[in-house]
Amino acid sequence: MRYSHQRELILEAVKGVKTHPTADMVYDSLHEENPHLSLGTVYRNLSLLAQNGDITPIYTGDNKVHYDGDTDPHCHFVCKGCNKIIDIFIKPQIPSEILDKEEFFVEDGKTLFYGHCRDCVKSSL
Amino acid sequence: MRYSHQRELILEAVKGVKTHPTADMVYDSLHEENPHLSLGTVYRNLSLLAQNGDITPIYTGDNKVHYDGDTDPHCHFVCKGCNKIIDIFIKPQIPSEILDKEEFFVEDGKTLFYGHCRDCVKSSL
DNA sequence: AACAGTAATAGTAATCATTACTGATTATTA
DNA sequence: TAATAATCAGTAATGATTACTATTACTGTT
Repeated sequence: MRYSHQRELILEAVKGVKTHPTADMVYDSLHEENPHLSLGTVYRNLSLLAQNGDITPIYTGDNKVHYDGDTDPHCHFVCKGCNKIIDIFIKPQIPSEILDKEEFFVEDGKTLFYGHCRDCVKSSL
Repeated sequence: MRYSHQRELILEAVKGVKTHPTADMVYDSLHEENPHLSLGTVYRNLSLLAQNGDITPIYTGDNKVHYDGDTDPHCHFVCKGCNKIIDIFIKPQIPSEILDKEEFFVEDGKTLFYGHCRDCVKSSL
């Protein structure tokens, strides 16, 4: 994977923010200053960067892929009200008894906690 | 939510199987015996059943929603090669220190482990 | 500095899972 | 059993993502 200005922009847009943006959000944040940047380029590069281990994809169930610029293994909280994602800096544990199974070989884990954030908990009842 | 024959069929199709099917897979498994069953009905009912707590949605990142008929909290293994999902009957732990946070209130958790299944581990190297 | 080779891009069209809509049907309940 | 509201089949629409194509930009070599 060789250097490209667009890839650099996209990587920095994800790393420079704590909001776990989607492709669409990255595109919106960059498009004004970079009018020629294409949405397809954003999608392709987010995918490549994730494959490369530079960013981490998060699948919350809101039908959009979010990305985390912090690749240090940690959990996330997902608000069922507003779909906001909040970092929880606890390393996901992989139980040792499943590491040496015969049916499958575990490489990493993702843990999501669901609930309501402070702003949404009122309106949810 | 009142009784409907189609909903019953769909619920049994998910509960009677260990494969964590998608809407499409449920539709395929039922359509031959029930030619008038509509794909939209399958989507709507899977969504309603999940909302009702009768089945559990799983978001692996393959861009399709899978469903688990076993609603007892447990983890899943996802094969990066063939996208197969395997049950791991360990209850996901919610660390007590995040239960009484002020920013958010945790209600449940989902844990996925990623890796390669026995059949795919050979071809992945 | 021009060259060749190849990866990356912009712009747009296509795909695929899911949702919305509509008029007909069916379960509930009075 | 008739009124009612939920549910359905069938189909059109949506929205996120991917694929395609002609062009442009790196990078290592003379």
